[in-house]
Amino acid sequence: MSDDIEIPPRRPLTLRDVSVASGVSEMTVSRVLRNRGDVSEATREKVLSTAKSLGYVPNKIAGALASSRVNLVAVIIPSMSNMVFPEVMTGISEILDDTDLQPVVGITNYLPEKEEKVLFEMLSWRPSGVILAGLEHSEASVAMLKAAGIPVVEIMDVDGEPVDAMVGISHRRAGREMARAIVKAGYENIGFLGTKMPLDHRARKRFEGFTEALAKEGLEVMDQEFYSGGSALTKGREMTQTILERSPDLDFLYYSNDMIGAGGLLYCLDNGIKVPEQIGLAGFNGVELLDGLPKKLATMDSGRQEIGREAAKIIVDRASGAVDEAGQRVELTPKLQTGGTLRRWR
Amino acid sequence: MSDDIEIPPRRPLTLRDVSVASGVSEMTVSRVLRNRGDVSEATREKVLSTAKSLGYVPNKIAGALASSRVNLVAVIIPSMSNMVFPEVMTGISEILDDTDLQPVVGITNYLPEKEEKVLFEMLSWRPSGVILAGLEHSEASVAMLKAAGIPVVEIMDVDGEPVDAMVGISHRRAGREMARAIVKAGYENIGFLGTKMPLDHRARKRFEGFTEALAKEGLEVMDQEFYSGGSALTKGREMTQTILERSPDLDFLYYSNDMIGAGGLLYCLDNGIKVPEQIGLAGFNGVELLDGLPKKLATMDSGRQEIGREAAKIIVDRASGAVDEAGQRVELTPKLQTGGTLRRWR
DNA sequence: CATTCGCCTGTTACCGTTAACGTGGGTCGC
DNA sequence: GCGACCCACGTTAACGGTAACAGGCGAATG
Repeated sequence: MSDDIEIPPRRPLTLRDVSVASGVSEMTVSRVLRNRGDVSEATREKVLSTAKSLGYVPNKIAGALASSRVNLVAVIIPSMSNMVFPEVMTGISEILDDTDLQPVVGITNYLPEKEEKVLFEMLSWRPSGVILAGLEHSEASVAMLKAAGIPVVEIMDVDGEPVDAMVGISHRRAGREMARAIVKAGYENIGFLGTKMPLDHRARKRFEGFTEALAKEGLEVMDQEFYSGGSALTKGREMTQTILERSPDLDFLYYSNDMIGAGGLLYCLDNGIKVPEQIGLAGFNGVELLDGLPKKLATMDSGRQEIGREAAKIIVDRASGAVDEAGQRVELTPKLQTGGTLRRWR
Repeated sequence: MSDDIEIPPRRPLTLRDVSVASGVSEMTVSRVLRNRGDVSEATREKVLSTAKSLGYVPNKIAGALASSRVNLVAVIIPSMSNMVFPEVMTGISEILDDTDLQPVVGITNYLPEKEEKVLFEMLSWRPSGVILAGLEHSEASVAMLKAAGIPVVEIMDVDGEPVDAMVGISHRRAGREMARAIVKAGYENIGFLGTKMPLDHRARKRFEGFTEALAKEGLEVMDQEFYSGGSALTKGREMTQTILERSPDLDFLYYSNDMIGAGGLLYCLDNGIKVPEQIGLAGFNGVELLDGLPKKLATMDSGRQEIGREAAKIIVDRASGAVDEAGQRVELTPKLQTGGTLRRWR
């Protein structure tokens, strides 16, 4: 059947179409649609209504080229399945929603080469700013960021030197504080369970801070166990079983994230291991998702939404021209949540 | 200190800069960088090396305007915290990674007006295709989609009429099948727990299919409980407690998603309720995240990654021009997973 | 009443890249 | 030795908007 009534325009509509249909110049249409400059109420309404009835959708590509203004903020993160990053995104969106800026997400899978590729791709759209996770990037990535001439905010971590601005927590400090809390609670035989990823710099820094603080107390990590891939909850169970069978003396398990920690918690409960008396547990991140487990896991809130908000604010301020100087630094304080898996005192 | 050695170019580099630096025309540089047309090996290398040393990043905005080709695929989904959608994204990325297409995500928060806004925003970048969740959209949205003249794939659901192509499962059927499985297992006093969202059409359709199939067996839903917001695990616990206190006779609870189902499971286990003997439980989605709970929740796998993959394939085929016709329809079959919370036979 | 001013609208010149076509010089065939 | 042809590269004109400037016109001013 080729007798459709509406002939869908082969060529998408342009300003010209709207201008012809409403009897004014393209420039005036442009002004109306962007709410810029003076236009009489009469023509404004006329233009608006014809634009709407035509179903005109402006071409941002042309607009961006002409004005060299792009309302996009590149957000580059390692993964979307970690829950941490969706929460960061929430914080970012919260701030950007009140502006005309828009986040565009790129995923690196924790791979520096992928990061470089994604960054290149993003920068080629000439965004108004970049938010990216972590402080360690390939040389080429750093060069691109510097050359881009736009605000760059590195997030999550503050243990290092940023290209421009940074917002995050000190993971070394988070590790240290957790170690102190554990020691203070009287645990002595401490095991560590984490990801195998050598490229997870933040987990590494936490671990470094952790061992450092333990060392100050004359303690050290007695056993370790690593994993990669798979369902984190299941992995947590399995690793916990493995490490406890190998080192039955352990009285505390420090997990590099809450998901595997929760798996460990479930394992202990299933096997009649008393938490936190017999064995204490702690994770990292403070993901809300896990509220509702039989016991609340001790953890350290990394303030993900807050990080997202602060980073977005910096971009907004700089992109709007309200703030001129670069290199903002915001360090948030990770908050210890004792939960129910860390005993209060010995 | 203002004696930096490199003077960061105030104006970002253009093809012209590269062309001047390498002594060929802009056109030749363009050809080299896009691997298009004939260029001698010698000049190719020369151009490539100067482009690299200059740190040139092409301007896709100008490129897209000139070629009217944009390698972006708009993906519009309700939320990122539902786990379902990150998994769909994974499927999409898997396919697009092998092409030069790139996904760009927009979030609607289940709000039709927001969807309309996001869609408008996305279309103004003239993407090569659109993937969006659900079959119900505002009139204006549908109009925009039709007028855009690009492939559109509506995903998740097949109970309705798509604008163009669609990929998903029948939620009515999923509800019916779950109802039959429950009845077959001998449960009779069935409760339903779900979200309050009137705009979650897919949950609604599942519920409709569910009650319809129950009705055929002469049964009906005895009690219902709804929630909104908050940590799903916790909500699942609370709702389960509430509904069981109100209707102690219930012997089966059907949850509209796995997260609240898991909360319910944990509640039952904590309170010595025998699952699946005393009370049976089932959720929906089959999220891997929850493997590792004390018992595996009965659920129905909605094949999220598969949906993402199929949708992306349609876009790729159409955008590449390999396939010409529109209106593809792919219905996937939800797979029942009995888990450990649905007894096998009475 | 002429002048000035402000409001509204139009004109012109790009923005940085690519499509389409043009061209010089070398190779080949006869 | 000359036309045909191809390869490698250059030239020109868009692509669809916006910035910046240039009026026209009516009202206010002196």
